[in-house]
Amino acid sequence: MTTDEMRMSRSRRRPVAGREQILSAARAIGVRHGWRAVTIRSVAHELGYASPLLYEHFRDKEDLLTQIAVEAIAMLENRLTENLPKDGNAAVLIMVERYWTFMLEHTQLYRLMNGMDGAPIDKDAVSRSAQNLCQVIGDTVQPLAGEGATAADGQTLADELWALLHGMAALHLDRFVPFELERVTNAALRLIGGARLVPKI
Amino acid sequence: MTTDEMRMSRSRRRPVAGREQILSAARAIGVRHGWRAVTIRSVAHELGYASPLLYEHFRDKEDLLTQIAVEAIAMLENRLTENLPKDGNAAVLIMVERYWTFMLEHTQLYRLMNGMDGAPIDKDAVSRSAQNLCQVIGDTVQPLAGEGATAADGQTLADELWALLHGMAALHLDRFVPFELERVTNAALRLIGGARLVPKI
DNA sequence: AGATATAATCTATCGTCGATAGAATTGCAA
DNA sequence: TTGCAATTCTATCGACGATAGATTATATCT
Repeated sequence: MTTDEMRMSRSRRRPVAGREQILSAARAIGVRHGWRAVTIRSVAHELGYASPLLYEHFRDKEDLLTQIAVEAIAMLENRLTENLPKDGNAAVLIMVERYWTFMLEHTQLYRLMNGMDGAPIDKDAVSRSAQNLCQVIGDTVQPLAGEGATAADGQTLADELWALLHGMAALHLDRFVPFELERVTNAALRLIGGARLVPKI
Repeated sequence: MTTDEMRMSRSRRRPVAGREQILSAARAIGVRHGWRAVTIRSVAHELGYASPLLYEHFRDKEDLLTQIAVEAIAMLENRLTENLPKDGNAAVLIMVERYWTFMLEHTQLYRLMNGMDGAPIDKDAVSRSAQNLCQVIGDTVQPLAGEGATAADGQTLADELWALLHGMAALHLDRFVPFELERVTNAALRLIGGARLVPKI
């Protein structure tokens, strides 16, 4: 074999395995077949590599899945905040709707980032991202906390709104208690509106 | 034939000894070290048996864990309903407090029955038990739904209350957003009280 | 170009898991 | 006792996560 031939074959060699490819493959498998189906071997096989390759880019399986979860949270945060109107009332309504839609459209990602599957994830890392997300909700909800409300009050209300949204999502996904979007926004308004003890809408 | 019948009936009168032991051992390991630590082998070892014995009493690991989850739900249901006062307002407050206390005192069982761990469980079976539990909440909440409220209205409100409680519990356990009991009852009352303030669309 | 160092990837393997087959054991009945 | 059936075991399978060490490919330097 001549040198040129060797160079040709080498240059046609598949590209170097990258962290991003691995993440994409794992995410694709998880979204399609659930996170149980995401094994070191299945991801490597999807990419045409041997399994140990993944350990060049990720400490272990938990590291890989945690990265996917953190990116999903960032994605949700972007969805929630982009082009959000200034008006507090409208903003909250839109945010609730966007949260619910994200959950429906990215069910598996939602389950992963909320630890609703068996997938091993670093709860501390995910929690940091999630708290950051919650602060965004807090900023939006803040104006509705009342007249002399502090930032802490806004955050308090945001925590509870977040809890309600996640609770309804969890029941919707796990328990076959189907909630319509309208019921979700309705309940959210009731929870928030009750804070001022003033009827809303 | 007579022999077979006798043996059948005798074995039915004394069904396979050990099912209860297995459940207890598995539950004990799960409560102490998390459901990840509950393996067919660890349970069998705790009992001093060989692993395959467990398959005489349970179809598979999921069957075993599902049974524990269903019993946990029944336990919660008993806690919620025993000696509940007739007065609707007081009953709801007590129920919320009992729910929260159960979650704090039986964290691992709560996580298992809500699928918050990797533990493989039969979601359909658990869901049936959970819906039954939710109906109990519905009966209690019913009087608070309003003047001309139907049973469906009570159930609707119960679903949302349930969602709020579980959402706050999930955030409390997973996300390091600590909620005090007072905040939980407070939010619950706001959600329910708002039902009479916000007109339904 | 050839030699060499570094990076990239592979093969082989370990220990653990859930699960099953089939053998060994026990206990009761005729 | 003999024999059947319930009970429990040993041995094993395939899949998993993970690691060690060999192997190959690329870059660098003469």
